[in-house]
Amino acid sequence: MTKKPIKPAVPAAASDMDRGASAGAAPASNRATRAAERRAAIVDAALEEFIARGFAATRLDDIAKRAGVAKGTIYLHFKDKESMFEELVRTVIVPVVARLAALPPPAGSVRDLVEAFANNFLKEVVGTRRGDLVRLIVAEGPRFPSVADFYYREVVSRGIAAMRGLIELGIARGEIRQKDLARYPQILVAPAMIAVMWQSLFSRHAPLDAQDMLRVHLDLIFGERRTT
Amino acid sequence: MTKKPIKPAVPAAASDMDRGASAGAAPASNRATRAAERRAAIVDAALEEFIARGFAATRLDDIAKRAGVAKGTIYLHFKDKESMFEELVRTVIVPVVARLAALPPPAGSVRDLVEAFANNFLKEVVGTRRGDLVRLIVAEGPRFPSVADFYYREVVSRGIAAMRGLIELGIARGEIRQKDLARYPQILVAPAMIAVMWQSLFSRHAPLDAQDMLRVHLDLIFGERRTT
DNA sequence: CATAAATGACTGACTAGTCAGTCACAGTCA
DNA sequence: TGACTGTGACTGACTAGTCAGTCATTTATG
Repeated sequence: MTKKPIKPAVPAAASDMDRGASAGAAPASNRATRAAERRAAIVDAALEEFIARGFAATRLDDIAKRAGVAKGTIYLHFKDKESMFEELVRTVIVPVVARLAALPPPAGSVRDLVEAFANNFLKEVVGTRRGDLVRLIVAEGPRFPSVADFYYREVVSRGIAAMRGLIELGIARGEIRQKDLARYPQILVAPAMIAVMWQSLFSRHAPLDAQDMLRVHLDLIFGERRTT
Repeated sequence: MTKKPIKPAVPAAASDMDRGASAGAAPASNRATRAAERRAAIVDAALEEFIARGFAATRLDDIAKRAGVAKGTIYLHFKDKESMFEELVRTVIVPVVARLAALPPPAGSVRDLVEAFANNFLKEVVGTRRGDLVRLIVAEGPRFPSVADFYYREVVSRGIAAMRGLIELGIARGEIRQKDLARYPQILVAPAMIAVMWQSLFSRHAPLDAQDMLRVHLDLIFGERRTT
């Protein structure tokens, strides 16, 4: 989670202080670079704190301390705690979605495609900070409709659509028997979500081999795999 | 705002949860009874507030107001906010588990059993206050290890064990082909959990027919059902 | 009437958000 | 090149407000 935006990121950001500057004219300006680094540090720190404590219980002072920044600095980058949380979610999710959306290499069987997807998800999300972010969204979603909306629009609806496409392809190719599955791609994804939650909540009680579980689930959908 | 609450102004509120006692008829003269009613009112109110706002953002004043009680009264029943939350979860979950644990009438096919279970879950949990409670536990679990522990011990591990038993029976009877499924009963339950989350988070974006989805999922596990 | 239950004003700890002041740095000039 | 200066990023002490928990007082009960 340590990335360095080369340019003064300041993405959408909707509103808040826009400060005449912007206009990325100044090339390689030491000043702008430092500002971007600071912003990134704040985002990282905030993510960590929000995941650990939830929105309401997180103190801006702690975020500032963790980011190695004074509290006032946070307000140079974000309007207030709420919009910081909202922007944070966007900032973290957008690149992940972008990466996933740019993946699908249309080769091999549908099962292989789905399996590749699952493995990717396993490695990139389950048991990582990003998995905790999903739990955070589930937790705070009802109190942050804009976050829930964003997440639905950018992640859920797209993911569902993509999975539906894959399922329909699988049906067409005869890899999947159960035709109704295309109506509920959620079923395909459900165990992966459970794995995410399980890791945050119960892994210390009963560790879960998510990879193996997903394999079993895919066997269920595609039929048992012949011995490799 | 200067009134004398001679009676519990907001008595039952919306409690359809458990605790069948107190139908709101008898004025309850017995001292112990009234105390119990108060406690129940506080529990109901607290549940409502915690679900709506999360632990940290919930104000004791609001709980008191909703319960038709002064704030001090809360402290006659609970040590502090934290232990109130913990006890609350226990209080609400225990009777549900008890009821479910006392159900299984071992008759009919395994599929019928599971289906009965699913329908029960659908009616009693998905889209109800109890479903929101599950989301609340997912949300606050990491910050309340004792709650997560309790939930794992009383609900998750038992549920998993029960499902595993059912799956093994299904395998033995030839209703279920996929033998590995017994290793991951989570897969059987996953869509139901997804349904719970979906209702809280996305139902206004895209309503989900949970019943139909679960049917499709069971078809996947048991094979398509012959037309009834 | 004695005692238990209930109340709600109050306190003290805590925190989101502010803003006057500091100072590092880019730009300018000699 | 080195000294000078205006800018604005950054700071952190401070304000105003919030809320968990207390307790002296009032009310109900047996």
